Amino acid sequence: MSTLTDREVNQEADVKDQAVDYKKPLNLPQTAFPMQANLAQREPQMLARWEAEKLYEQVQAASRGRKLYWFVDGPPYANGDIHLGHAVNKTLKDMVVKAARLDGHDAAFVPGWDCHGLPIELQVEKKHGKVGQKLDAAAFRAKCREYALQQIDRQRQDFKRLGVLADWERPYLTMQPAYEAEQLRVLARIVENGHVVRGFKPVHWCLDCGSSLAEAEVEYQDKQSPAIDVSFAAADAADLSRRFGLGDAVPAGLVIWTTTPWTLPANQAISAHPDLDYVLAEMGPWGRLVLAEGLVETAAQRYGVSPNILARAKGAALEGLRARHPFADRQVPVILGEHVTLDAGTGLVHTAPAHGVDDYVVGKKYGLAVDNPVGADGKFLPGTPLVAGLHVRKADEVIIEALRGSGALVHLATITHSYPHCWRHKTPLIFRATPQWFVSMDDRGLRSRAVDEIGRTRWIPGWGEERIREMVAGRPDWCISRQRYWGVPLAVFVHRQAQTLHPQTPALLLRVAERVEKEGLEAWFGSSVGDWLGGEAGEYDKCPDTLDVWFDSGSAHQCAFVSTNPQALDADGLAPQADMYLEGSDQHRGWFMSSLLTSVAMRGRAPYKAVLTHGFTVDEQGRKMSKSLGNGIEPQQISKTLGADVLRLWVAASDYSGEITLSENLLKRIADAYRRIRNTARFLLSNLEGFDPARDGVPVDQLLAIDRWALDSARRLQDEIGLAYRDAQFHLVYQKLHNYCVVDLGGLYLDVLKDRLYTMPERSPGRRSAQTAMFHVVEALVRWIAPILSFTADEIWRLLPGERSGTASVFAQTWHALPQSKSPPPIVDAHWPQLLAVREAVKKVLEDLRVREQIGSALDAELKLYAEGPTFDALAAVGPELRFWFITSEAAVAPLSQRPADAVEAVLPPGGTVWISAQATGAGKCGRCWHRRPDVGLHSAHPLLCGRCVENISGAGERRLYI
RNA sequence: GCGUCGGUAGCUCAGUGGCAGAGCCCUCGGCCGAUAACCGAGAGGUCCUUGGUCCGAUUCCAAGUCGACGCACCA
Repeated sequence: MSTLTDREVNQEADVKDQAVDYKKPLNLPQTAFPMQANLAQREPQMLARWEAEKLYEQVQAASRGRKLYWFVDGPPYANGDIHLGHAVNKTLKDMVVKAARLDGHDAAFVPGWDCHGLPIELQVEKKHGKVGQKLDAAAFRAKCREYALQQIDRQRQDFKRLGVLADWERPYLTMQPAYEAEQLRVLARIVENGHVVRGFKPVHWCLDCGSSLAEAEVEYQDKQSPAIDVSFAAADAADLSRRFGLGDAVPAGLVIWTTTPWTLPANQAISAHPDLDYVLAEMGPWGRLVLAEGLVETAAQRYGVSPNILARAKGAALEGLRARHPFADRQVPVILGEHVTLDAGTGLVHTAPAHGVDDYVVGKKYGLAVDNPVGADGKFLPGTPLVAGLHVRKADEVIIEALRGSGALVHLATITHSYPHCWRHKTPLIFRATPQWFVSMDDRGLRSRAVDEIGRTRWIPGWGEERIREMVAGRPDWCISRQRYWGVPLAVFVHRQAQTLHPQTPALLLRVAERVEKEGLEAWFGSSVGDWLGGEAGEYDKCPDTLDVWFDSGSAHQCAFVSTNPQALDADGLAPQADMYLEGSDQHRGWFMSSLLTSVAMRGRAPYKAVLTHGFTVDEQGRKMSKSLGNGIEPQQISKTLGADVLRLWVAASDYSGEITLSENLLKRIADAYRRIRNTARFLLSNLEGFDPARDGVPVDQLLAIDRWALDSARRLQDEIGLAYRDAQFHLVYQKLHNYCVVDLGGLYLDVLKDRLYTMPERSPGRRSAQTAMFHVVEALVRWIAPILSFTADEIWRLLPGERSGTASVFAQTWHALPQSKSPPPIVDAHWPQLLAVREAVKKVLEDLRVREQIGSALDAELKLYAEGPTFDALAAVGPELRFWFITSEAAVAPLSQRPADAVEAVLPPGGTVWISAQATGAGKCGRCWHRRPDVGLHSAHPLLCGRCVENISGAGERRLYI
């Protein structure tokens, strides 16, 4: 027989002890808080409860009187179910608002919906037909309203399910009469401030919408277009030659290049750059052509000829030269413009003021006609040469053929370039000059004022500032009129002859607002000019347009506040500046800009103090989530399986400043992290069963050293978490929180605490000390997680011990005041880094013993530590309680001089060195606390217990000071 | 084409002009009084690439590259 190893001996002893049940007198954890979260099932129940107890109202009532935090919810468009992007956005907002409450603010969350506009019209058209077919405009609008309401209900359900705590029963809707009316009042202020002007200029026009589009509704996509070089014959060959310094008068053509042949009917001029050099060149079969010198070579290559340059002239010298339009019966002048470049083409630019902004601008300078031959239906007007009655999309072909026939077509190619498209229809837009109403960027200094305000706003991340500043600096006037039905009317009267606004427009708008607020939009649409203007009616027309929907949502800073908080307006009837706007980064040119412009135009100030943006969701390969790729993960699906809290934790854990990655894999990881946090809370709760903080709480000065240390580190963490929340850096909150649960609590504090909690008498100061600290930790922790893990926080909150008012929700709380002692700690703060470092070193040595099968549990081991200096001092300070720190059965420290040769040396990161001697102990195992102690068996009444347990069971109880 | 931001372990993210960090994941082990839990150990990195400044660069600078986004082009 071989001798038994220490371990085998120990195991035999274990078997004997199992005969007696020592669990009873132990204080084992107990709680109603389940380990299994079952979020998918339980969250809906909790939601029902929140709704029944009117949680939002409760929280707001509890916050009343605190400093106001005014958050403006960017309204999602009321069409379609919410997708992951919506979920991320709304959840981030919820976290911001909840965190603001923790900081002691009265933070309202009034959700909003954007209800007017084309997409809803299109849906209704699909179902009920176009206006004028089966139903009139008023009935059409009623259907739109109905449709929007249905969509809102669906979206609202999904948002609620995410645990977003908001005033869901009283949202702001841009189609509420109160909102619509206030929007008209906003318009009145903007008109009053002189920003609204009429213009007849090219705007983005969608042939499918039959309407102008805002900048934000335009997206650029690649498109194939015919690229043609067209020769315009010089009307006076002698004049041309003279300008090039030549004597003869040979026919010549001026070559332009364009990718939109259909705009040629509107051609009014050829633009040249005044400072560029132009040449008159012999170009093979094409004869003499004029084009920019810098492009002669590439053009000649394109035409397959070798050029023979005859003469040169500056662009400026060509001004006023006349050329014959290739198919219309008119001559057009050469004009000068800075917009001409050598990037492509010929350096001579076909100029159609009705179809291009540059063209319009330069044309204005030369007094060219803004002659728009394209009707609202996309067909050329009668009388247009060559293409009258033809649709724009079919015109290219006809025109090219005609050019070819007349010999004006020098070259034809197909190019792929990026081209503006309608973001709804995904079809190519055209530029079309129509009479429209604009918010002028410069007439009254709106642009410069807006740029100033950008500088006064906090942009998170910071690069957003540069982005929006450039956009505002470069954007054209804002076209606010739309030729649609479903929208807030541009409720103004226009003078028939002068085409100017009625001089009383602001006052009239207020009157319209009054009526709209009471009777709805039909009060305007159903009215006649005479109803408003009486005797003047004959001189004015009612503007039939609606307002750009971006004007609707852009007015939310005022309208949302008014429709929910009318009593809190200032003396001028103005809403306070919002503390934050929070949307996806695409809104720089969308809502952030439209809000800025309306706010500055009406009151000279930005609508927000801070603007936070987040990126878009992508899959594991970094591809944008989209329906067409089929790589999307629906938030509804996640709620139904893993639970909304897991989704929320994912949102929190992601650094949203860039793209936000989601995959099944990732969710699994997050679910693991969730469980870890949940179990940590569970352990805390389960050891607080029966603990009444008022009765059992230990004053902070009397807490054991490690408990005071635990409170100190919790406070440090709380400071960090508070900072991270204030910066909306939720991913840092998550990391710190998770790390804390894993490392500080699970890996150290709670592990060490078990002995004291389980084995000391239930009401002993030592156990109560631990519970006091744990109580404060969980009180703090439940608040830390509340903005993120809202369901779980509420669940914990309801199980926390101690008296708390039955109505006060965790969401109405501010940070927990972690008690701080004024008396010096039992172990000086400087000792902890040493103790922690030694503990790490000891773990490695114990693992070594474990691998060699000397021990299993750390309680099978005994330690002897050798050190000097601060390391020795730290260890000696804990003295006889060291074994509880290391969770070994015995641990002692001795001066370095006594160190045996076989002790393991460990250099400590904070400085100092410790030598560790560890071995399996031969002592018997106490049946109760499982420590192996030489005094097990010495007590006749309790032969299986160690002295400490005997003391704890039948004596006064052991005393602990440190661990 | 221009601009902005970013590239650190398989993943999510910290961090720093001076030996590269955490957690998760993974592997191995322990415990069996947090048990569909808990504890420990280990493996895992050219800190995107190339130059430059510096005693020393993952960090600062420049160029490049990849990715995201924005702007422009769109005549």
